[in-house]
Amino acid sequence: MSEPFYITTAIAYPNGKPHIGHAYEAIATDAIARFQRLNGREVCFVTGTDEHGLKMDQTARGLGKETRDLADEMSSYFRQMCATLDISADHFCRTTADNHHKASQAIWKRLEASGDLYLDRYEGWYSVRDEAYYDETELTEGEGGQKLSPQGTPVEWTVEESWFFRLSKYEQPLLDYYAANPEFIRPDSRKNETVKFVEGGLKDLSVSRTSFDWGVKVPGSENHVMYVWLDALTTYISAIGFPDDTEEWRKFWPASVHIIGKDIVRFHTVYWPAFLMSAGLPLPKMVFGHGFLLSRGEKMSKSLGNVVDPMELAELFGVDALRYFLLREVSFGQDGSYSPEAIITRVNADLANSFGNLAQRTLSLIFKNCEGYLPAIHGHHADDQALLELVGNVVSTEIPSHFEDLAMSQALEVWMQAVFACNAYVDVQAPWALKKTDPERMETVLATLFICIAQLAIAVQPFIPGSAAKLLDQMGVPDDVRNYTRAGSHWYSPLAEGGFQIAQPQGLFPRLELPAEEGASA
RNA sequence: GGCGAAGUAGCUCAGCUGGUUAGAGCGGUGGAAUCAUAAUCCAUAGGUCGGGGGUUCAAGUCCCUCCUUCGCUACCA
Repeated sequence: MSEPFYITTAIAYPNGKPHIGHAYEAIATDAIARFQRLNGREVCFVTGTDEHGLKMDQTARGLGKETRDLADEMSSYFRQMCATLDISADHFCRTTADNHHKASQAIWKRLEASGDLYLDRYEGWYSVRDEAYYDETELTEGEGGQKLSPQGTPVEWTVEESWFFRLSKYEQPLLDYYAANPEFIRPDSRKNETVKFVEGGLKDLSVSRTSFDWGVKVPGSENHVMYVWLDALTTYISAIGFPDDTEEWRKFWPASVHIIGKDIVRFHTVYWPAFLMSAGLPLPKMVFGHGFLLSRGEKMSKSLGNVVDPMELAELFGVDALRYFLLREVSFGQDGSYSPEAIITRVNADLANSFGNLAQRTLSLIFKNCEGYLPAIHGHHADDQALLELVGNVVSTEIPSHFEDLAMSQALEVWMQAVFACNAYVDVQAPWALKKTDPERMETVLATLFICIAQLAIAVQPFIPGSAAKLLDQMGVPDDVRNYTRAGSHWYSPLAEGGFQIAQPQGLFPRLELPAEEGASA
C-alpha cells in the first residue's frame, strides 16, 4: 500500500489574469506531485480559484460586469493556464461551487459549536472609496488633518457588526504546535516570522462582513458573508469531500503540503491551523512558502510595465523550456529572477546542448550503425559500470532525496551532473571510432548510453513531462518502467530482444533564440 | 522603531554542526575531437568570501559593530 500524498497550490484570487507567479507555483507544485506519483505514492493534487470577496466585486463593477460573470471568465483563464502548462491537477476547485459553500458553512458551524464565534462590532478606520478597513499605523495625515489610507483615500471611524473568531484562544496551542512540528512551516525564515508574529499576541479575527454580499452566507446570519479567507482555506478540505465522509477525504486529509507564496504564509500557518483546531480536524503536515519571481531583479508591477504573461513565455519558448528554467534556476523557497536571455541561456545549455544533444548523438549512432535495433551488451567494462552506477545513483537516490526536501533546483543540478558524465563517457569511448576497430565494444557502449539516457529521461519527467515522454516514446521504453523504482531494473535486454527498432531520431529541444522584436509588448 | 533574511569569481549562485591550496554552472581563454541540434570533451580563469573589530591552534563558517538590499510587523487578498 502506498502512502497517500495530498498537495495543493494556493487557491488563486482571480481578479486578474494569471501572472508568472501563478504559473511558477503551479509548475513547482506539479513537479512535486508528478514526482510523488512516479515514486509510487497515491497522489491528490488540488488547485483552483478563490472567487469571493470585496475585490472581485469591485473589479467586476469597475468593468461593468456581473461579479459572477467575471469569476467565470477569470477562473477559466486559470484553468487554461493549467492545461497549457501541463499541470496534472486532480481537482480544479472554485469557491463559488455549491459543494464548497456547503463545506464552508459546515466548518463555520463547527467553529460555532466549539464556542469560538461571537457576534460583536468591528470598529476601525474605513475608506468608503476602497471599501476597506485600515489599521491606524497604515494611515497618513492629509491636508487639514484628514486621515488618509495608504491609497490616499479619506477614511473615517466606522462601526460594523461582525462575527469574530476567538483566534486569541489559539495563541499558545499554535506555538506548541510549531514547536512540536518543526517541519510545519518551511522554509525556516518563514517559520521564524510566523512564530514571532504569534508570540506578539493574537487578536480575535473578524470573520464576517455585512458591507457586501459576494461570498458564502453565514449560517443563521443571512446578512453576513464569511470572511474570504475562512472560505478560501476551506477549499483544501471541500476539494476532497468535506463535510461528507468520502473515500478521498479519509484517504488524503490531512494534506501533506500546501504550496503557497510567501505573502500568504500567515493565513496558512496561523488562521488555517487555528480554524482546523477549532473544528476538531487534523492540521496539514507542511506549509511551504515559496519566493517571488523578479523580472531582471526587479519586482513586477503594472506601473513598471514589466508584468509578463506566462502563456506568452510558454508559447515563445515552449512549455517545458519554461518549466525547466523556473525549476532549475530558482532555488525553491527563495526569490528568483528571470529574463528572456536567462531562459534562453539556461535551456540551450542544459536541454539543447547537453541533454538533447546527448540523446540525439547516441540515438543517431544506433540508428545508423545498428539499423535502429538496440545493440547487444557484450560484457560491461569498468567505465561502463562506473557510468551506470553514477546515473543509477542520481536517479534512484539523489533526485528523490532532493525532492523530499522540495529542493527541485538541486535535483536538476545533480541530474545535469549525470548528463555531463554521459557526454564525457561518449567522448572517451568514441563509439564512432570503435565502429571499425571493435564493433562489439561499440555496441556495448551504445547500449550503456541508451540505458543511461532512458533513466535520465525517466528521472526528469516531473520537470519536463511532455519532452521526457516524447523521448521515452522514441526509445520504446515501456510505461511500467517509467518511474523511479523500475528505472534501474533490467528492462533493456527484453526491449532489445523484443526487436524494438528506433526511427530516425528527432531533436526534442531546439536551440532557442531571442525574439527578433524586443519589447514589442511594452 | 522591533524581529528576521541576505551581501562569496564578470554573471547566477553552492558552501551542513568552524580545519589541508574557497567550489559549480554560464561567460572568457587555450587545446582535443568530429558521432551529434557548430552541439561535445579536457585544461584554465589568481575572487581582501560587504567594511571594521573580536574569540580560537584554526573562521565565508561563531561573537560584536557599521554599511547596503530585502522580508515580516494582522483583518484588500
